Formats: sequence, structure tokens, C-alpha cells
Amino acid sequence: MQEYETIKRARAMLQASRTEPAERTVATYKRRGELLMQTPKGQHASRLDAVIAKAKRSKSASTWFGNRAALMFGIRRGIEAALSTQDKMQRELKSENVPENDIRWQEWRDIVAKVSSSMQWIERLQNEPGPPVGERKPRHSKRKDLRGLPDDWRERIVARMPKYRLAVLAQAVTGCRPEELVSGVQLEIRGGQLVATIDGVKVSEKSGQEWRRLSWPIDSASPLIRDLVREVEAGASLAQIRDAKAYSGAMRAAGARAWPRRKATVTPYCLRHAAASDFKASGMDSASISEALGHSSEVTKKYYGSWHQARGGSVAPQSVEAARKLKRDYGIKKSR
DNA sequence: AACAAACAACGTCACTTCTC
DNA sequence: GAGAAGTGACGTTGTTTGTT
Repeated sequence: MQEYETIKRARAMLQASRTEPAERTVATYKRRGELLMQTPKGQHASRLDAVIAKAKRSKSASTWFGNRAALMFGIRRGIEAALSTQDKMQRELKSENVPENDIRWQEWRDIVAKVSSSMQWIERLQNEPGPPVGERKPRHSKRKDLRGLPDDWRERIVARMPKYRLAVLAQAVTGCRPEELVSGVQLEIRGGQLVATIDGVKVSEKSGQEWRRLSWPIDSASPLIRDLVREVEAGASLAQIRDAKAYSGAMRAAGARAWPRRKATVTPYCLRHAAASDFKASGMDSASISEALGHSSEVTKKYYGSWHQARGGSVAPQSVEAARKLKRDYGIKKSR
């Protein structure tokens, strides 16, 4: 009977993709999935073509892959549920010796037919190519967002965000991620050095830096570092924010106030990119730069730029320590 | 070196709420 | 009451790993 074939195939498919995504990812998948499955009139979409077209609206490849992952996740969940319903029904019907032509067996066949069509969706999605390479939208570049800002834009942003003064200074100097400011950047002065310790995010068993520590001489030429030193001398020991989104919103607003005619917004990641550029321009070796940014792989650093014209006041640290040894980018060395 | 996949994080919109 | 800060929902990007 073809029903049993379908069930077997569906089970094998589920078995092959057994890992459960993180809670947060599941939430994202659900949100995306619901969005994609909705038709303009608010009913559930039944045509796969329409759903795929919607999932592909963005020209960014990663958006498409994310959408696809969300759809497949939702479909898989549906198949899982249908399989277990089917299983229960089948047991009951068999134990009661219900005849084949009974309506209840028909109900069972309908459920299996649904599984079969879900499997077709999965197959189709799996084979669906992403947006063609030439047409893909290039990734939005934070580096480009920095164009046209004055040399002292970081200082000006600090001045315009009094409430977040310590956090902005700490982020400008360390280049940490906004999310890392939520757990807080520890600051101290030790042996003539300003020392910042960052509790890393984006850390998993295999990736990220659990913590990292950067230090600068307290008499650095950078006004940002000097300002931060002054804050620490006055008693500050933890640069912390409550909510990364509010912080980011405040910075965006401050940027809009400072440069009303600029289209590109100023965001916390601009500070991170600027710091990365300072690090690069200062001649730090690439392993230290990766560690300072909280990466565990040297490859990642390539995404950050070297656009920065060397100018005084670089925020580059004198030394960096990190929790994890760096994975080397072997790709670079061998070839030619 | 380009591409693909996975997933956590960031950014924006369109407001509401807080603060001076 | 104006302007800054905050927020929920939605949409996009960043980071790492692996493959071709």
C-alpha cells in the first residue's frame, strides 16, 4: 500500500534532520513561517509557488535561506504531528478490526495524503535555487555607512548621549558588541593601564570568545581613551546598558540630530567597525585583532575594513588576552 | 575564494512613555 | 509639551563552519 511507503519516507526524512534549533531560533522560524504562509486576504496559503515567491522577495541570499529554513522547519513540525496522529489511528483501527472501506480508514488515508503533499513541499524547497548570483543584493555595509562622517564623529556621539556616556565610550574604545554591554564591560586601572574585560556573546562550545581583556596605557593619545580613563578614575567600574535596542535607538537618534542630512544612520555597529579599523590601521597582528573583537576564527575579520585613514587618536589596545586560542585561517597560506 | 547553511544578533518602523 | 528614551513586531545582517 502506498500509504505505508509515504510514512516510511517521512520517518526517514525526519530522522535525517534530527537537531532541534535553539529556542530563539524556533521563535524566529515560527514568526517567519506564519508571515510567509499568509496570503493577502489573511487565509493560509495553499500554493507552494506563491509561498516561494514571497520567501524570495528579498534579493539577499541569507534572507532567502533563512526563510527557507523557517518553512522547512514548520512543515517538518506538521509532518511530525501528522505522523503521530496517524500512528494512533492506525493502531486503533487495527485492534478493532475495522474494515478497509470504513470511513475511518478514509480519514486515516487523508492524513497520510497530507504528509505526502508536505513531503513534496520539502523536496521542492530543498531543490529551489537561491537568487541568481549576479542579481543578489550585496550585503549592507556598515563600513560604507561611515563615509562622510567627520574624523571626530565618535567624540561627538559621546557628547550627544549623556545618559549612555560610559557605555558609548567603552564601546568606542573596545569595539565590543552592543549585546555585550548588557552584561557589562568591566573597567579598571591597573599598573598604569586601562583594562577592559568583556563578557562575550555569540559564544558556543565551538565558537566565540567567552571573555577577552584589552588594555591601553592611560596616557594614550586618543581623546576617547582619555575620557574613559577619567571616568574610571572618578569611580566608574562597569559600563553597562539595560537594553541593547534602546541603546541602539538612542544612538541612531543622536546621529540624526548631529547630522540631520545624512541618510545612513549611526549605530553601535559603526563604533565596532571604526574600532576594528583603528586596530587594523595601527598594525596590530591579525590574530590579536580577531581576539579583540571576540572572534574565534581569523576568517571573520575579513569582513571588517581597513578604510580608515591613519590619524591620531587610534583606539587600538596595547595588549589583548582572550579565553580561547584562535583558529587559524589556513585557507590563506598554502595556495601559491 | 566563492558559496551555502545555520542561527544569533542587529536595525527599522511606528508608535508610546518618560523627563525636563 | 517638546524632545529623548523605550518598545513590540517585523525584517535583515553578522558570524561561524563546512563544502566545492
